[in-house]
Amino acid sequence: MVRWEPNARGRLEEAALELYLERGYEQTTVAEIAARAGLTERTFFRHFADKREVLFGGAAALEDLLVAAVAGAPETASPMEAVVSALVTAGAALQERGPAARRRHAVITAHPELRERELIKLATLAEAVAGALRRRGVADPGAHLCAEAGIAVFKMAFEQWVAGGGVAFAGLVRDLLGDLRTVTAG
Amino acid sequence: MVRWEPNARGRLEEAALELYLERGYEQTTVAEIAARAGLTERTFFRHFADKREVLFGGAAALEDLLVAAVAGAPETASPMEAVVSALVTAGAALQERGPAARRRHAVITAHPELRERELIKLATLAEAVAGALRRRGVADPGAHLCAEAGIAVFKMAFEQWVAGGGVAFAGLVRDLLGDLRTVTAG
DNA sequence: TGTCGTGACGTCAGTCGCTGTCATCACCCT
DNA sequence: AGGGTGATGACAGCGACTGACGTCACGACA
Repeated sequence: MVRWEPNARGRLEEAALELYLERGYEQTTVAEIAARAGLTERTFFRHFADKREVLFGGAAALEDLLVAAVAGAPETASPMEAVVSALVTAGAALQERGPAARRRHAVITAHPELRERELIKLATLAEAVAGALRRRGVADPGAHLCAEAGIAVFKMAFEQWVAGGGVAFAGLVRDLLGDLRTVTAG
Repeated sequence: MVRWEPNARGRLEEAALELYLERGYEQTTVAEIAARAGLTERTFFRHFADKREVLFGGAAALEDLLVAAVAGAPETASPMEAVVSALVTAGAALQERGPAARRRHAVITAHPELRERELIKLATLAEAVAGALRRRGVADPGAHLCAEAGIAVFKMAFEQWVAGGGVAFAGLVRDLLGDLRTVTAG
């Protein structure tokens, strides 16, 4: 007999997402999440820093993916091309987890506290991408701006992808990038 | 005899900023802020939704300023030109409150919870600017992108302005906009 | 001038997010 | 067999935040 069921962290993530969808974020208690996962409140806080973080377990993996894609872009690629290739790669990973990503996004957009957390995750992502660009030799005001613009495009493409039906993520990214070019040139 | 000293809200803002600088954000209690302002904890929460919001009282005014500037830009101005003129206007207002803005920024950058709040305020700003652009007849993917890019430039210009000595805000905005053009074109 | 509503504040009690501390016990290594 | 390790439970406690209710200066209005 095992003393504890495996994958406590995953069970907590799943229980939290379910409860946030059922009753809303503020109406659900950490103790309730833990109970549904067969654990205690104290154990929840050993796995996640706070009540919000339980929804953002995949952020680190996404960051690694983006950074690796930027670093792995061909040397001849311009900074923006490197970032776009990273966004397309991330989009492909997203398409696989379609339903989960949509449910998660529905909860987050409904609660300002969770939107805050998502925004700081995106800012961290942008900072990581900027670092990857600097490692490609891009100078600093440009690297930062390029990363910031890329993440903005990513965010908008994601929202359009969630809203629309089965649109291809890569196409949204390229369209938005074209619009961005047009707008900044004016 | 007056029953209460006037400007309770302002006293709370001042006391909070002082204490956050003296002891750090997490180490100061809402009860301590209220006590320094000669009030009770309960009254603090009547003026501000939470412990962070006390630092962001000026956000609404900044939003009004930006929206008015975008709306007031000449009809011949391109969307990006309208946004830039708004940023320059906001920068001028910022230059006047120099020391206060720097102290406030020092506290915010030192604490992730406050950075979260600042990011959502900036996102709200971007949404308001996008709305103002739409009212000028700019179509929606472009309006949103333009506002998003403008706020990103604003954020970076503000950071450079805080770090550097007495640099002119408007110059920073224009330089960054040039870099953004270069980077997105690539 | 008396009265009455209103708004800003105080007081109190309570919930919940989050933390520190210590005990427990299956598992692994030797 | 014995000891170390890591994940968990149990418990106490702090502080952020809320709801309900009482208090009192101030202004409107008769």
